[in-house]
Amino acid sequence: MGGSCLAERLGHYVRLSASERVALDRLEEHDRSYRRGTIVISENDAPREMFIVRQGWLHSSVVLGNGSRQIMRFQFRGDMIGLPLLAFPDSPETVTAVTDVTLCPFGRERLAQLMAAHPRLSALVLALTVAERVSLADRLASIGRTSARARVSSLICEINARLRILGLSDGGAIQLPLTQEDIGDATGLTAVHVNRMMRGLVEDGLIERNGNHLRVIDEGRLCAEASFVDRTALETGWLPPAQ
Amino acid sequence: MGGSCLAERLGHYVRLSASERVALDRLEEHDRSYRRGTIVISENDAPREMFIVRQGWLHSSVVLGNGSRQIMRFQFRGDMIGLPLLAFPDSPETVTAVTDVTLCPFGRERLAQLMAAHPRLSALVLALTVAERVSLADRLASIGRTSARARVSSLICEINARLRILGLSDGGAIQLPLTQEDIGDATGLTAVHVNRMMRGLVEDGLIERNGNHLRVIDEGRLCAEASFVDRTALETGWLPPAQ
DNA sequence: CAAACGCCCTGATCGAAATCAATCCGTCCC
DNA sequence: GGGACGGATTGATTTCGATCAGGGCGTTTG
Repeated sequence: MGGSCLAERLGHYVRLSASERVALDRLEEHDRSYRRGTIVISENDAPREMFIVRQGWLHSSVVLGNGSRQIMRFQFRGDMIGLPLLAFPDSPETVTAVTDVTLCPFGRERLAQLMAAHPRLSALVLALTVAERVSLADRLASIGRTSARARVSSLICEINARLRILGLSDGGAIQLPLTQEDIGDATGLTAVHVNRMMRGLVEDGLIERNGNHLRVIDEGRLCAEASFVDRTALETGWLPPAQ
Repeated sequence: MGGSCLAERLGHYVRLSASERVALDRLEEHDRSYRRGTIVISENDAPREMFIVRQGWLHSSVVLGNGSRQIMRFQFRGDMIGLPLLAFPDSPETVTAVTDVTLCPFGRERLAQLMAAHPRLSALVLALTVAERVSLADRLASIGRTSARARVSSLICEINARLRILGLSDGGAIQLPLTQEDIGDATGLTAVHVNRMMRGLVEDGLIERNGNHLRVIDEGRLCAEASFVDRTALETGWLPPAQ
C-alpha cells in the first residue's frame, strides 16, 4: 500500500506529526479498483462515500438539460473526490474514471472524527478546498472571457502544472488520456474546434503531440496566451499547531 | 450590532451551542463600512483579513490579460469573503462593493482558533466552502454549455434563490443593483447582448423589470430553461458533536 | 441651467465557433 | 482477413453573439 496518498500530498505543505499520519492512513485503509470508463459516482445518486485517488485519472462532470456535458475538473493522485457529499445528500456531479484507477473510500463520519481530533488537518483540508474553488474560478474566467485557443492552452497548462508536482510531467512531456471530445467538454468547445486549435498550437511550436503523448514546448508563451496562473503552491503559515 | 451574521446563517442549518455562538460573535467584533464601488480586496494584493458580510452586495472578479473582466460570484449578508487568503498569500480575485456595505473583518489566526476549539464549526465552514465550489461549478456549466438566454436566466434564478433565504426576495421581487455590463461580466456576455436577452425574457412573461427592481414571474419555467438547481439547502447529518 | 456622464436601448454588420458532412486511420473482434 | 467502431482530421456552411455606431434619458456636477 505504501502510506496515504493524501498524507503524501499534505506532506508537501507541512511536516506531519506521527498522530496526524496515523489518522490520514486510516482514511485510506481500504482501496478499490475501477476500470477505465467506469462511473464511480453518478449525478443525483446518493453516494455513501468519498474517495482519495491513489492511482489514475478521473473527471467530474455534469450533463445539462440540453444533453451537453461539462467537465468541471480532472482528479489525480492525492485528490479528494466526492466532497459535495459534505454539503448535499445527492451528488451534483458524475465522477468517471478516465484511466484504470485505484481509489480509497471513506465515510463522512471518518472525516468528522479526523477533523475533531486534528484541527490542523481540518484547516489543511479547508485550504485545499478553497484552492480548488479558486482553480475552478480560473477555469470559469477562461471559459467566460477568452478565445477557444486560449481555453485549450489554459487547460493544458493546468494539467501540466498539476502533473508536474506529482512527478508525472517529464520536462513538459505528459500522458494525456483524453479524447478531443473530453477536452471540448472541459473547455466549452466542440471536438472539431478543439482539433483545429490544437493543430494551431502545434503549428506555432507551442506543443507537440503523438497519440496520447503531449509535450509542452514553450510553456511561457502557452501560459501567457492563456492568462494561466499556477495555483499549486499553498499558504500554510496560519495553520493551528499539530496535534 | 445584533449578533453574528454568520451565526444567523449557520443557525439555519444547526442549533448552535452557547459557546459556538460566542466564538462566532468574536469573528464579528469589529465592523467597517465601504461605499458603493469601493474595492475591498485587490487582485494580487496581500490582504491581511477576511470578512463576513453584514450588509449589502459585493462581487468577486478577475481581470484577464486581454482586459476583459469575469465576475465569479456575488456575496450577500452572512457570506464569507476573502477565503482564498487561507490558501494563497496574494488574492486571486478583486472584491468590489456593489452597494454600500458593512463588513466584519477577521484574521486567519482568529479562524484557526475557532477551528481548533470548535470542530463542528470547522466542519460547517468546510461544508459551506464545498457548497460554494459546487455553485461555481454550476455556473461553469451554465457558461460553458448553455445559450446566452439560459445563462442570464440561470444567474437570475441563483440570485433570487439566495436572496430568498435571506428574506430579501418578496415573492420573486428583488432589488438588482447591477448594470447590464455587470450581468454580462458574470455570464460571459456583452452588455448589448444581455440587454436583448433580458428584453426577451420580459417579452415571454418570465420576468418583469423596473429600474433596479426585478420580479421573477414564472420561476419554474425560468429555472427549467436554465437547468438551474437550487443549492441553498445543506446536509448536516454527518457533523461532529457541538463543543 | 447647461454640460457631462452613466446606463439603457436599438439597428447593422462581422466574425468565431458550431454544425453538417466526409474521409481516414488504427484497433478490436468475429 | 474484413467489418465495425471510436477517434482524428478536413472542408463547407450556418449561426449566435460580438462589435460598431448612434440615440435617448435621467442624474450628477460645475
